[in-house]
Amino acid sequence: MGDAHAQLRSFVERIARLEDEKAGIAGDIKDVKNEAAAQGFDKRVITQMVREYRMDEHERAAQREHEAMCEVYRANLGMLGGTPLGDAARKRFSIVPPPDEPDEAGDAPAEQPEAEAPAPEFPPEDIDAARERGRKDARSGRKVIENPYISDDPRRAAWDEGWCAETGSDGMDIPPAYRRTSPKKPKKGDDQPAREAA
Amino acid sequence: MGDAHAQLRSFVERIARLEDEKAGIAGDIKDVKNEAAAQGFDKRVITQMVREYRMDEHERAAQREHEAMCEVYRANLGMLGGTPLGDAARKRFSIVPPPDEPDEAGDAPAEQPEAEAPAPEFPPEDIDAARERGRKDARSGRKVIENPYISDDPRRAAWDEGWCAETGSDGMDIPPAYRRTSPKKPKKGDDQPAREAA
Amino acid sequence: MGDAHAQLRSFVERIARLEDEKAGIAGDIKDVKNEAAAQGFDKRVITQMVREYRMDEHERAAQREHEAMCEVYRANLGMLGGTPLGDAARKRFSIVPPPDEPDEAGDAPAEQPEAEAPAPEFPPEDIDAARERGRKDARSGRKVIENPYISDDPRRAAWDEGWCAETGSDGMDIPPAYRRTSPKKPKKGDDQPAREAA
Amino acid sequence: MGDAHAQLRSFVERIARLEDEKAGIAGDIKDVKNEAAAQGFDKRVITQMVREYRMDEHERAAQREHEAMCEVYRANLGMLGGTPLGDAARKRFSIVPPPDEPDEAGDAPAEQPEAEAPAPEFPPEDIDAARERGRKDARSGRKVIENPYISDDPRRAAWDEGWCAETGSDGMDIPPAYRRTSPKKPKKGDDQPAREAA
DNA sequence: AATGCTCCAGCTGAGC
DNA sequence: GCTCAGCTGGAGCATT
Repeated sequence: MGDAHAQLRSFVERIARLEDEKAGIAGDIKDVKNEAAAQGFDKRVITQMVREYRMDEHERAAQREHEAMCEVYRANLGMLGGTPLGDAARKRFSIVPPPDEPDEAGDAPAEQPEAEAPAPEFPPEDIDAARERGRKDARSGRKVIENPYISDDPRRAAWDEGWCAETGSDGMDIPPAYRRTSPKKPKKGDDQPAREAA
Repeated sequence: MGDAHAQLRSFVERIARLEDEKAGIAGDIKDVKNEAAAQGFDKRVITQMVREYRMDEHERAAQREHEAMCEVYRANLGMLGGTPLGDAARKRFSIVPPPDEPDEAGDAPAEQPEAEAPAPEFPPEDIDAARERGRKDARSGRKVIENPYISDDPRRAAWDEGWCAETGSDGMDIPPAYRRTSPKKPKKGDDQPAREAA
Repeated sequence: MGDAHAQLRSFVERIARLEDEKAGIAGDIKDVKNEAAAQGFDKRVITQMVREYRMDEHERAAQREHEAMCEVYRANLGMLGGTPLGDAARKRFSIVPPPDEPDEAGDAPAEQPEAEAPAPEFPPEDIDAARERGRKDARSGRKVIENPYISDDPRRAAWDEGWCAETGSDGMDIPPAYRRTSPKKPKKGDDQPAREAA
Repeated sequence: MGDAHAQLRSFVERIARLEDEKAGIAGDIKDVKNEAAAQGFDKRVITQMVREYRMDEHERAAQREHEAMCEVYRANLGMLGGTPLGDAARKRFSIVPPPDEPDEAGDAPAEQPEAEAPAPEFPPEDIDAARERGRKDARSGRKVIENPYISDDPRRAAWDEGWCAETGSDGMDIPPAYRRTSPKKPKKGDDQPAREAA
């Protein structure tokens, strides 16, 4: 201290040095992504995976909730587009609208899901068994579309996990389903007017 | 032409005027979003809905594919987190790895889904019937978690659509499931060092 | 109210409509910029001019101050690069270092610039006369580099203004000095390692 | 290779690791900036200095040219705001509009500056002498506004450089001119309508 | 012409 | 309640 000049210079040089390092790492990241793309992976999906991989528990939960809300909204807007609702969205829909209104809940008090109830109908050992069965089924050549559990059954997800874990570890040497199929963009022509609001 | 000075001024003023208009509309958008938030809707989800609403067919398809690829990658990374695979991801997994290699595919020629086959097992009239049944079930008080169709059955999505269309049009006056439940963030404290990579 | 479904749809459609308008105006802006670029103007500079044009008085003042501070810092870092300091930076440098020195600096009352003093040594009529002289000199063919006033003389800026106003309004039909001279970028080759910090 | 699963996981983990490092460095940068701000420096100006510090020669030249063009445009739009033109802008204005048109240039062929001529009227030793004189003058207490050279004289910039280098190295312990003076923002009230374009 | 990168501004969330 | 900084999304720009 005592010399503002030297301080200023020091700050600028320290930051410049750090920025150089940051730029170097950014370049490395870009290189790795390009390498992955050269192997046939989708760069954009990789980026998304990294984002999710680095999320902590809270962020992950918030993300899940956000997606569930998107599905709910989408459903109410008629924008489902052939996709069935996910479990989380179903749960949200099942929330009793006003929990303080007794006049309508009287006829079915027992089956009100109360926001969290309906999911865990199976003990963990059943879940684990389903996961293990997924692995075994994968080894025996069963296809992923042949998941034996019906939707909304938590064992369905576990079977999927097991199946994927098993097939992933085999010697599948080139990713067939990892590539984008439609890299085309239809050249959004100028047939439509520049401003439809005119 | 002939007067660069006047031209320049004209260009700048025209653009400034347009920028003013744009800023005004941006303000209007913000106002509407705030209004929606005041009604209990989630601003971020609304934004997402608008984005999807404005997508054209190609963008929508690309988006669906992107999400399916995300699920595939997530599955292979063990990051499914209890969510079962969606239909699109299942289809992707079912693609035969090398469709041009006859020496290995010979043992199972009939059941190769060839990338697009397995989905439309039901004629459109069945789909429509499922949608109508969803509406009827909704009217009769059936809950959304009681969808009678199993997963991967396209009628399941249709039933969901019908159910949502019906319940949406009723007099549900306050959105219970539209709100975010956990607006908290646990204040990621400074107990961890600034750089764990050091 | 009473129908959350309809409300939601209304919000989304209103916002989508506004977004369409906004996108249309953004397209118009782009068109105008391209038109200007086709006339030989620099798109980036045009954008900057529009930004400044739309600034209100406060923003403009803040911007001027920011630039003056940049010059001061630059000077102290030896990064002037052959450019002399601007007036605002000179003023900043002239601020008396410790303003807490005993009761109002009685020992040197006349020459303390006190942050704002030194500029207006000339009455407004002189400034206007200089501006008018700039116009006249421009008409008589004098070049802009032949400004008769020395630096830091406020009449210098006024003469410049007059000169530019005059030459701008003549029939100069093509902008010669408006174009960028070096659109090249030397393709920062990969001779340097990816990370010099390694 | 041969195991797409392992490859994918490797890519994601490598990138996640690099992103962690990058985030750590970004945090460090933020810390240093906060430290500088706590010392009284302006964070935004520091950032700008770092940007310029890290520029290579080409970028620096492009930046200078951009600013000169901004001044030219500003002058032609009457947006000079009391600031005299800088040297680079003067040079640009002096470019002969069309050098291949002989009908108008015939009367004054000798004084055409040909875009680069007028600046270096002084040999380097004079420049150095001016710089040294700036240092000496600074030591003798001369103020920065008392630069003895007139504008557009390259020695003026050199004197400034010398003065700044000298004053910067003295024991000036607290920066008086480094701080922003007007951190206020006048709360752009809603007295004006949301859209003046209506 | 299409793609990817870089920059900027607007929005969101925290902090006083 | 307001200010501010971080950040994500979009637009411009350069390249192949």
